[in-house]
Amino acid sequence: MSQTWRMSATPPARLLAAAAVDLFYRQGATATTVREITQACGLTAGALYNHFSSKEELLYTVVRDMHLALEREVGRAQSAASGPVAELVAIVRVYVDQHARHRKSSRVANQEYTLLTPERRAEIVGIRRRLRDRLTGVLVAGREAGDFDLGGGDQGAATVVATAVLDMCVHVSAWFHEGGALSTAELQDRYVLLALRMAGAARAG
Amino acid sequence: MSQTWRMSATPPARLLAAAAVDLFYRQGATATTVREITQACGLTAGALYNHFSSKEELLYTVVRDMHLALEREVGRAQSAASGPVAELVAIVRVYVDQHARHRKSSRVANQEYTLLTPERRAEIVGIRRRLRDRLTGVLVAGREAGDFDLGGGDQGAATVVATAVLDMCVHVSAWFHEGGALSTAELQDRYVLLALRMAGAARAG
DNA sequence: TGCGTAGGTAAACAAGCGTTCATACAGTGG
DNA sequence: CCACTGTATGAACGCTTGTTTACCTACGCA
Repeated sequence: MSQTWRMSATPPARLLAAAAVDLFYRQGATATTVREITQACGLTAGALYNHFSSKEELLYTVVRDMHLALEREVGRAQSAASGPVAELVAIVRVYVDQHARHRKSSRVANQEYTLLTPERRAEIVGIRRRLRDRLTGVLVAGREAGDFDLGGGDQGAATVVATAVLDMCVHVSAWFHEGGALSTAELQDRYVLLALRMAGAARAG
Repeated sequence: MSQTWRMSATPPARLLAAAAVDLFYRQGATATTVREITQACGLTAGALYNHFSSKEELLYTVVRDMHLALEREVGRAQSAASGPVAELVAIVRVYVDQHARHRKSSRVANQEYTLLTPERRAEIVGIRRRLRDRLTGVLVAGREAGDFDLGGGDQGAATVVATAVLDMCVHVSAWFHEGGALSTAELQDRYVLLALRMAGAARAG
């Protein structure tokens, strides 16, 4: 029922991808063998190649789907918000939510995308850059509207704040786990407060 | 002349470790072969085993040395500071400095330590937890002294802020590179401001 | 002079890797 | 009933992996 996988993916492909995420998360993609992935689905090694042309394409699928899902949710949330402050809040909420709820695939996506083919890696890097630029734009707009104080009037100041905010949110996938001291909703609230403060928002404590 | 390697390490071992850092940084530790590491030093594969008992021990050396160096520098800086606000500033300065100046070994240390033997990984995790707890302690002390507002009076609030601050600092090693738009010193200043704001420091903009 | 040691080599090792291939089988539409 | 499609098999492939081994060489020191 996860929105992480595209509709077009065939059921066995989804199972394989899910098993791969779990193993990639625990051991890293390079250290995980095709035999381990297929065995986790009760299959033999060759079966993987009915659904993916290579192990690298399987990693690509996992990584790309997560990035596209994140981009989609961010776009949706940002459209529904009005004004830079609300947009910043919306973006942080989505980031925390995605990285807490889909913690394994998020971590794999963020940690292993560097292993992809140059072309595929470039595609992922493009998505990541678009996502960061989106937040940078929000921060700049907010500064011009008098909502934010970014500690400097240049483009660089906005980029630094955007990078720091996103790094902090992305890393949630590295340590969060449900059933811990904090619920996802509480984490969202706390991180929204931190982000508002980082942006120098007037109404932030 | 890097303080990253212990004095006790023999010269060829240092060369091998330096080559390993570079390759681990670019490809990941698992994807890097012993032959690549030794070849980068003009040696053949077998030579590595005169200096390290295994490839994993080489990774361990690199990862541990970086963590110990960080812990040493943080301890030094914190001792030289007086009061929670100054200590927070000092810790952030050290973190940014280390992760910007030793960007490759820092990234390897943070990204690949999970591949170590359970016992060795536990040792590294211990260092990381001590480092985080140190910052948490500073935040709690500052709150009690009325210097910080952490958005909550419980221990959890301090831990969340500490985690977020360190995540943001650690990730500097993922994107920073000298000769970019920002110098290390400027980055330190900007991140100090962000950290102070996150902690709700009175004097932060 | 000769010996011990540090540090190197080339070659081999077993194991495991990602991937391919010929084959088989189960369901589905004409 | 047949052919087709989708999917899985198990054996094989060629190659690479981390590591070990036996041997070589050069240097510091009694």
